[in-house]
Amino acid sequence: MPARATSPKRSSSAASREQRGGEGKKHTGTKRVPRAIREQQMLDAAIKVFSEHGYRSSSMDAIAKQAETSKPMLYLYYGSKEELFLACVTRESGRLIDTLEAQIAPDDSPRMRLQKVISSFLEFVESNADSWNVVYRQAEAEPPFRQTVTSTRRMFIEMTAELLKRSTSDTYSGEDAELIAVALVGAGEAIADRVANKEVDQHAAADLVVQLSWGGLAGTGSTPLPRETP
Amino acid sequence: MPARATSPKRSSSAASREQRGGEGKKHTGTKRVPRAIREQQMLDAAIKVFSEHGYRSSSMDAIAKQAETSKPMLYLYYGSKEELFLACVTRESGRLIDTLEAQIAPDDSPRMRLQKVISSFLEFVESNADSWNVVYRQAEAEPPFRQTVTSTRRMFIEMTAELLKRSTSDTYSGEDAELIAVALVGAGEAIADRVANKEVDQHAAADLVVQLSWGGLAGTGSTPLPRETP
DNA sequence: GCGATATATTACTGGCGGGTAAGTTAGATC
DNA sequence: GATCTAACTTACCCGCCAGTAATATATCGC
Repeated sequence: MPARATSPKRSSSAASREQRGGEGKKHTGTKRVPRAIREQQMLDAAIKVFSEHGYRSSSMDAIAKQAETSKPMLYLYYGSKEELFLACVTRESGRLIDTLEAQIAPDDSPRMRLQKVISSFLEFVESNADSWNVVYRQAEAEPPFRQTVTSTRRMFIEMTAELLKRSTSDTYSGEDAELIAVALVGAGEAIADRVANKEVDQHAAADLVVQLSWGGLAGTGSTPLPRETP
Repeated sequence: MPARATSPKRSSSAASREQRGGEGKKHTGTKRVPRAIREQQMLDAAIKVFSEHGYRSSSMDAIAKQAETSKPMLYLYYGSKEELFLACVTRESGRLIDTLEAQIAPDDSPRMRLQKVISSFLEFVESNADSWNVVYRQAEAEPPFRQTVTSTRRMFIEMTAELLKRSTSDTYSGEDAELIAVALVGAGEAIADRVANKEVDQHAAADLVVQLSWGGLAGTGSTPLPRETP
């Protein structure tokens, strides 16, 4: 019963070549692809599948198939499912951060920075909806990766808070700035979700978020609208 | 090999009672609990386990154990893992909505409504962190339930947008109101995450969100702070 | 007391899917 | 064109877990 050594073992060329003679495009041997390239294909595939089915519901077989390769290759290059997922998160959040950093010039005004960051962020999300979904929404729900998301987000919040403090000097305490930053980043993420789903136009959304943030900041201390209307 | 009928089959009282004689609290027979109560215990347990490990990583055995019952009972009452999860989401989002609705009085001013809704919302999240996590964060990442979360959120957004439109008459178009509502709800959810993790005080957070929303609304058209500071 | 029924349990199965062993071949290098 | 390695595959193993008999017994209505 132990099916030891049941492998085909036909004598190489002759027989198999005959069988495939008239089949057209089906290349004879396996297409070989250098590791560096295959690795990227694998990440692309993984992101797509993870985004569609979620981490736990995505099988390595499905990812391998999507990447047009086989499971053992996935394991050879990435070691485990968890590491593969982590590699996705790392690559994509790196790409996002690079994109954002490339936009801001050191002597931009705070408002200009805000504007640039927000619009390039939404642009990234629009054209990389799967990345966004995996890096943020999937990773967040999966306990092993929660920490990663949390700390990435914390970085964004820190950046935002810094921007707030610098632009409004001492309108509010540092603690308030932190909390407002949490809210702003949350608002941005919510908008991002809509943008990723193509439910709103990214440019309109960007404008609105900028205005809202700026107005929100301004309005925190004073209230230009009727306080009560009973 | 087929271990048919290996069940204990001891003759009821005598023998077993002797064995358990000196063991203290271990009740002899199985504690029976009426269905209505057991069902709630099961949901409580499920929410806790789901929140901790995520949907796919939570086993029905683990949930049964947490509920101090057995797997077949879970299946008897809820049919499948998916239905169990859905029951969690339904019960908890119902509880949340009830809580919010109970707060607002029909003749409250818009601002008062906003304030009440936000603070009772954050209060709910603070004392039901697991519910929040399951209903929103877990469900969102799991494709079969994504729709549910989306539509619940859409309802909140609709409510908020309505509030905006009514309170600010025609400061901006309906479409803008919708988008702003998306942002506000997102901000609220982000703050809620922090509150659920006990990283910020719910009352401080509530105050700030109210102020920020109100200020943000007010500031959308006019900008009371320096536009540029180069 | 005596069914009828609702509550309960133990022990199983069937398959899915992460991970791997063992073997194959394309193509670079000399 | 022999050799060596990196790219590749098939076929398997095994543990976990959703879901299910098969069976037991507490308790309610009478």
